[in-house]
Amino acid sequence: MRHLYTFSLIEAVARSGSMRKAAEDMNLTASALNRRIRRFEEEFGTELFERLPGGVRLNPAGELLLQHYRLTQSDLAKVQGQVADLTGERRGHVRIACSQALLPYFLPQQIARYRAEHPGVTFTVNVRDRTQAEEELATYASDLALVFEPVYLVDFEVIQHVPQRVHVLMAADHPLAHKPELRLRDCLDRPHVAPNARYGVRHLLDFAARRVGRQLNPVVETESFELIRHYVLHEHALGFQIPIGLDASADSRLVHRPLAIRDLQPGSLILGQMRGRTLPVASAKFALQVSAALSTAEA
Amino acid sequence: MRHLYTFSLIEAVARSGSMRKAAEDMNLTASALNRRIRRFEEEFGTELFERLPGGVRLNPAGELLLQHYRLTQSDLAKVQGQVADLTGERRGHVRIACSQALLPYFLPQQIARYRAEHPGVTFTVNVRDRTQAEEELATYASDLALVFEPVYLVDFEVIQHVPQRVHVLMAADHPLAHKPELRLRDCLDRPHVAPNARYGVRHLLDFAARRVGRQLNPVVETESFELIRHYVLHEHALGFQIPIGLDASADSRLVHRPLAIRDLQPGSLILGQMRGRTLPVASAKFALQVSAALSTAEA
DNA sequence: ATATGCGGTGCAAAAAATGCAACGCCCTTG
DNA sequence: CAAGGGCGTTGCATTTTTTGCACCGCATAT
Repeated sequence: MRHLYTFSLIEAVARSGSMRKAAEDMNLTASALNRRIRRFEEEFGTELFERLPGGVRLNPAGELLLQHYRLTQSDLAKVQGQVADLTGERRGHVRIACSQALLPYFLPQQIARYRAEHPGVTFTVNVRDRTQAEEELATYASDLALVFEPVYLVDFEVIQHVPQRVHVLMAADHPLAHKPELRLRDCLDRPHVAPNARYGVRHLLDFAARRVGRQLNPVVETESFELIRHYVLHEHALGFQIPIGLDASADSRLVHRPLAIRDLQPGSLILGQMRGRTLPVASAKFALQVSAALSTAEA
Repeated sequence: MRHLYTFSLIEAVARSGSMRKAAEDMNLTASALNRRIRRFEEEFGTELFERLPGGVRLNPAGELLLQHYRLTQSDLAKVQGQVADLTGERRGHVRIACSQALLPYFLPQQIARYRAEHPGVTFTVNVRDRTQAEEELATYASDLALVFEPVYLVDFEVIQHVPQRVHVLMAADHPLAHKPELRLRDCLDRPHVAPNARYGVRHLLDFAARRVGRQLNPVVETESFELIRHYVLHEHALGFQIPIGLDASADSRLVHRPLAIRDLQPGSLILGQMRGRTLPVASAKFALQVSAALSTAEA
């Protein structure tokens, strides 16, 4: 939208910390960009940037204004969605921040199902840990967040939450594979692979281990759930994952078993949005579908 | 703000129902305005107006967009307030929709008191009945509403409410002036002056009268509370008003006595804002002050 | 029919935004 | 300590956008 062009320039400058860099990113001259911003500052009544040697940085007024821009942008998207809705086109774009566990099965399936009914709706899916996901919502960079064990709940409005037990992942021929559920101590005694501390699964595991005076000693620590899934096939190690990220039928060489509830309480997989925000139609409808799907997918 | 210029034009066209009239109002040519709007519609993807012979009218998409404009505008004002606040200027503008009863004493006093501390803050006060006041909030035309017995409470968030008994107003030498409180039947039996049905006081009176199988028969019905106050001095009639609109010391020829509670329950004087909205600093602070003042002004 | 009002368009003039080159500044680097 | 490179900023000519004016087609009112 043309009338927000100046704002987008301001955002670009804020992002790159330099007018010249931002100018290049936005395909115009530094001088043009500079003057747009100076003119806006004059009209607005305050400078938006601290000019330091070597670049610029947003000052508090600039931060505030950028926040306004994001609200405006998001509200405009909402209106466009509503308009498309009443023209019968049902266009729209849904932006989701989610945990890795949702990537292999759940989200692709949900998105495909939604798009089958509404081909005009497109999606952006970003992988964010539980801290970042909430920032995304607060800056209107995402409409929805689907995360496991979120950290701060300010500005975060829960749409739906489902308990998820932590499952242990192993090769089908692993010695523990025949047990219907596993004890935490069995896992800690054996080589295991774990996500790093930014992830909810790890957080729950650390907490549970500490409670029994033990601690995790992963042979491999990673931020990639995919790596975990594949690694356990090589070393006969144990991995950890929530069931929504697993599919029994996917790979017959891989099995997963829940951890005993008395060792580790189920965590919460939470679908949420920015508190108080009215979502664009497409996002709201998709949230409804996901919410329904989640409620029938407890584990 | 320049980047909202097109929106302001759209609003002007919507208001006047004609491009040519709007063009004149906004001091440009009909052609220029027309093209601005056509270009915006193209960029936005939908027409905003129904073109009828004899003029134009907003279509639903236009309504939606205008709503976005108002939100944007109001949020920008909020940001400007915050910025002014952190530059130490403490500027701002507060827009209030209120009942007539607040005009003579309460609001002037509150505004003066606030401005004594914050001379940079200016005010707009509009008199609106209880229905209109809520519309004002919904369209962001006002920040605060201070009304007696509001009708619909959707989109209306109550900040503070104080019970207000209905008082009877009469000349000091009126036969009933010596009683500490009056009965409704005494009033109905004598000539009385009342506000029309749009006002909360009248609504309460009608309700109370119907409950005892009677009805009001005002010798003068008016929308002006001021007229009522002055009229009772001339005919020895009875008027009705809530105490916040009265001041014992103001005019010694005038006295007021409460109606018996068993005849008429106190109504609610309510300070409210648009549900979910974050007010500009000045408005929020003023609301706080008014809220405190109200809570010590029950009757 | 004729006249009047409406929204919309072609075209030239006016206004605004842009690119280019250069300036002054500060920090880094030889 | 001087040179160099990066930064934001400014003057000026150029390009792009916006505006005003005259005019069109059209529907209603007279």
